[in-house]
Amino acid sequence: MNFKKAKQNRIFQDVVDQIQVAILDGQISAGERLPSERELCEMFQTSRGTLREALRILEQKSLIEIRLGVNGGAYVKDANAELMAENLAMLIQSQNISLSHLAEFREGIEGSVARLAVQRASAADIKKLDSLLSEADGFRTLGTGGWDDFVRVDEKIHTEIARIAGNPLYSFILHSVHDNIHRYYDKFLSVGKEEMEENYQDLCLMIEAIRDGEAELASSRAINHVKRFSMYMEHKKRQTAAIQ
Amino acid sequence: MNFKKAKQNRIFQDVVDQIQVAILDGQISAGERLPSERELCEMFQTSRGTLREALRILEQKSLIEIRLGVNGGAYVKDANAELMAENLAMLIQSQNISLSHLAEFREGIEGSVARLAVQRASAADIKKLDSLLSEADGFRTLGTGGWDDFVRVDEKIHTEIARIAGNPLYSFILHSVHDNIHRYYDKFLSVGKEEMEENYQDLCLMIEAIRDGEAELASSRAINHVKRFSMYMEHKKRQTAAIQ
DNA sequence: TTTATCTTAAAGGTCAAACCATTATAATGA
DNA sequence: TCATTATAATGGTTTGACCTTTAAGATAAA
Repeated sequence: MNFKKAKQNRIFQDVVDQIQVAILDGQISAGERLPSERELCEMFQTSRGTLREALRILEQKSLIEIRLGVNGGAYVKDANAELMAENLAMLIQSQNISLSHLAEFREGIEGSVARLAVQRASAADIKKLDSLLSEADGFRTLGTGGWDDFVRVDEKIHTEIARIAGNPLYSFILHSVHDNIHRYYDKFLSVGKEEMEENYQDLCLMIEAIRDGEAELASSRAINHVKRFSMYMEHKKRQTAAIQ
Repeated sequence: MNFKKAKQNRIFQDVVDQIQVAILDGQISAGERLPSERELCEMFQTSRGTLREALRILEQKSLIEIRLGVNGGAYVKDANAELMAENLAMLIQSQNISLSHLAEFREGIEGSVARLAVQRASAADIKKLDSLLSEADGFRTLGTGGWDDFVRVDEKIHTEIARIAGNPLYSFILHSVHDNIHRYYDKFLSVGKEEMEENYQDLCLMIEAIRDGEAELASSRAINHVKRFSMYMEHKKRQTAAIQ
């Protein structure tokens, strides 16, 4: 048994439940608009204040998005990934989770993802990775000025590998982790040509292992790649701390 | 740059932010109570309706818990794990993530956790695992009647290994995954003496590998253990589906 | 004295009716 | 035709009242 405390009757909670079911069941699709607050009040036979409390909860759950003005109102959302990232962020803040914990976690995830991607990569998938790789190559040759773009493609490659792995859970979690690393640690990151070169070599080796169907090799190379990235950040972080 | 859309001024959002900062910064500790709604209204110079919208958001974020009656009010919470589980649940529902996806993800996590646990297990940790193992042994000999208890200890062992791994992120995520597996798939689960026996052997092998410091072996044994568990569930699920 | 019941007041939950702020669309004018 | 202005729909906020729940103190009975 794993019962939860039976909650008191709160009208707004009932409203939340009804709307949430409608959304998750697909009775209302993403992009569609709920009736206006005044109309919903009539439908649920409740006051506007109560209804608005319900809307706040649904908004916080990222199930709806409120827009202002004419044609404004509650629009049903589709992407639930940002919610995950938001929660992870709060967890990190409140539990004092360090950069090294986050990086270590990322290593584990990316290692697993690479292993799965090897098992499931099609010829088209490999082709896509190659094209991203050559894109990265282009930015690499630009020197330090291409760093931002290089990082963007780097992340795209990781995202793509997660997609190839074929398990949406990994995609979501990885997205959240990336999002949080950027949110809190981007400020530390800005490295030289040499590091970018190393990074690029890592990517090549990783994709090569995927192409060759070497699951364990791909996994360990992915982990090394992430490790190197984390090392840069730790290094920069220490430098920054030393200056202050 | 990764700026987000500058939000319109919504008073309740500002209230949320202020209170959230106070909580996450530790200015208010878990268990403590915020002032009453009427008092907060005065402090923030806002109406009660607006303030309540803010409280709904904080409640949804699991940062506070509202109690009724005298001495009621907004109490600061500590556990942020349940929130993670809640979100994962919504993700699973809305994105139609299958049991096999969930199981596969769990394999990856538990595999990584086992590897880390090997690196960081102290003598005391091993002792704790042994004691849990013998507890499981006790329930195993009870036959089918001990199944529920056995599963409980089984999960405790996994949780303990995650703790030993020393990265709170893994603990939280794993907790969320377990929670969701139970929430949606417990109904399928009820197996015989033979399966319990196999499961117990898995646990023994896994902990033995941790004791011996064999990281890769521990990892693969953890994965096998989870795989077997998932197999039972898939099997039962198919049986259940066939009957209907 | 101890126990059971009743009363009270603090605090959240709900309602109703205004009014303000924002914005897409339609009407108007150069 | 294009720029400006007016309009109305819709969310955001306020005020003040009343209902419901609940801990704790007051009262009465054993």
